[in-house]
Amino acid sequence: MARVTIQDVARAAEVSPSTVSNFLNNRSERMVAATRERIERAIAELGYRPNRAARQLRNGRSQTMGLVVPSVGNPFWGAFAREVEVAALEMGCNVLLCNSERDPDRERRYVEELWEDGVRGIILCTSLPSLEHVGHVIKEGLRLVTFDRPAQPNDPASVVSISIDNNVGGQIATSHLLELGHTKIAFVSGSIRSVNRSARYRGYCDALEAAGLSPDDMPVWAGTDATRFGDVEAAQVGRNAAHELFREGADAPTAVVAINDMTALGFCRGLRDLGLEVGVDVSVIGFDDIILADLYDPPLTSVRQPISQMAKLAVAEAVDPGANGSNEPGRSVLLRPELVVRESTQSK
Amino acid sequence: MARVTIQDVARAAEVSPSTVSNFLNNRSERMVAATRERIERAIAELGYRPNRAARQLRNGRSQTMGLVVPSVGNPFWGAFAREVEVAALEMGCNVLLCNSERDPDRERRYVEELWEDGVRGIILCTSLPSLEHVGHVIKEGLRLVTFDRPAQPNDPASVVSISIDNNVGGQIATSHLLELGHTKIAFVSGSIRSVNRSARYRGYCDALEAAGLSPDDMPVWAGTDATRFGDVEAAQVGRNAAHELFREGADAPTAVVAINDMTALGFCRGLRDLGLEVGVDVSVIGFDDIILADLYDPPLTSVRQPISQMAKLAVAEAVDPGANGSNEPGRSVLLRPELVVRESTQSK
DNA sequence: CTGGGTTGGTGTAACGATGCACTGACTCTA
DNA sequence: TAGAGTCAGTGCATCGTTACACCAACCCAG
Repeated sequence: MARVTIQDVARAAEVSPSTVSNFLNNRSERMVAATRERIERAIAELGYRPNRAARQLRNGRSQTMGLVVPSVGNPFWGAFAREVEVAALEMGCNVLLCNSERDPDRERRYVEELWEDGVRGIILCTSLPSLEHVGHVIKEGLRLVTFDRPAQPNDPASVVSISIDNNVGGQIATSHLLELGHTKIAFVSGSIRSVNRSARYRGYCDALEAAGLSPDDMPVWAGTDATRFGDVEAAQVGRNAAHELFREGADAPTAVVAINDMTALGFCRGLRDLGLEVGVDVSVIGFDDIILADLYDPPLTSVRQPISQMAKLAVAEAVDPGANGSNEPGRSVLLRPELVVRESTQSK
Repeated sequence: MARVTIQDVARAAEVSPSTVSNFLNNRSERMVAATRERIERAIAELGYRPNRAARQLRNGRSQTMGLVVPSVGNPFWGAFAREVEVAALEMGCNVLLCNSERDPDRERRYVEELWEDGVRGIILCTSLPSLEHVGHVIKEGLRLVTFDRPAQPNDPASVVSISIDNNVGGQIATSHLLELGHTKIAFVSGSIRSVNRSARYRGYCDALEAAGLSPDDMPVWAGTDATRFGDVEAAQVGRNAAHELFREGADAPTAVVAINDMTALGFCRGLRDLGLEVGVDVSVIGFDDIILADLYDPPLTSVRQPISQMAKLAVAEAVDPGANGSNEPGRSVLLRPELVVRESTQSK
């Protein structure tokens, strides 16, 4: 390897290592221009790059942040991870990516490992109602940002949450279907009890009630506990749901709100299995507006999350809290989702 | 933070730090059982975890490996990244994930950074014909594994390549369409000159010629250099291609081989824009067999890559070369792709 | 009962960067 | 010109772990 160290630079520039270190750490006001130039030249000539391990050992923290998503195999999380990387790069930070598969134990292990690895902060994409599984790490000083999970009453005070307003999202989706004349609207999700699932469901109920309909009359499909599907298999949830809701003799809906686009696409696939036509026979709306929503046949109506903006916010909080202007901790940012109407929803 | 160090453990176990270190590094044969147990107990009681930065500073390398993909926003790469993580975890390794967006300069910067970060090895998903942009790092000792890019004549000797046989893949896809009776078969890809694009195209030509047809008579769409699309926008390439190939007066094909599934799905979308029906009016086949291929309407015929197996192989080479039995470097592994027939391809 | 070998450890100097406390040389001001 | 103050830069201990070189105690053959 023959690493170039700060000592080599110091020797080449005829100064002490301390001075080079001062230069590297933006304390160059404390030296004359000529010295600064000598150091700059030496660094360039030798191709010096600071050793991160040494820096981290000294400083305690590294220039890396952690990102824990359910699974990058799911296009929504893949797209989000990409946005996070872009934002982190702008702040001079690397991203360590982990897939939790929504397993609380894996979430905990990853968060612990990342913390021990000396990351600056962690964006945790979880939907667990409680954060107690990572509570001890937060107590030790970890900057945790939750994404896709609004703040909950029992959260540790320092946690920042970035999320869309899922309640509003649920309402937007449902209202759209109501406006198209649907009155039998199903709600389809996986079996995992998640914060945002609850909120979207509540929004769905609110919209129905506002229209004078009772949620109790609606078919709600929430998978079975026996078979837990991960995010990659979200589509399978939707497909199964379609088969169930439209089996013979069932009280079939004319429209469906799916918990996310993958589930929605799976539901569409399920409808097709049964010879039903999406949009014509049954309207389907999803969440997230993944890239495939627009590609699908028919293109899928969806509730869009502004992931680029959310990623920027989340990264800023994770690596440098307070950079957003306000530096009170424990903030919960709820962004407004946006309805994107395509052809999978049509008037009844 | 109040870190527990190896010194604390040593004190608690009434041994020297060296002995604890020996224990931690599997040199426990050199100590009596009672000592071993005291150390084990002390570690457990204090909740000691070794400091990675210090270890890395001492040893030079860390327990992390790098993965550079074009973009996790593309479902194929997302799925692959997930498989890599699973495989790495089994080997006790973390994964540092980067998106190159197929930009050679970003590839180089990431590889350099990862190397300086002390990763054990890197899986680089590139399709550039030459590896000279990262050649200097390889010379310094980096273990590089390329994925989705078979070995090229000028590659440094130590590089290992894991890939499917794209030539065979191109043949399989094309033969399938020929068997269905198609004789006007287009080839659609982006404009990026890549190794596997060439190989797939060659396979396509080979299959046509074997059937007595001339590739010169076929419409080949390779985007325009003016607009370079990344992997996320692969779908846009396909959509544009459909619009072009089926514009009025064009010599339209009855079947299409697309360079990958995202492009294929985009192509399907383009056909739909034009009022054409996938499978019925035009048969479409893609590559990769991403999860959405099966979900699409109609389900997409595709050439599957065994990504799970490939990920395992690649990780093994990156973190512990020679673990696969053979320890000669510079190997090129070509796996056989598999045709998955669905409804997007039908007889003419 | 000496001398060589084995067993079960320990002391210590790194790895590379950092930042506090310090100094020597100047420059003012009174 | 003494004394204080600034400027530009340096020395050194430190972060936690590792591995080499070393050592003390014991055993046994000759």
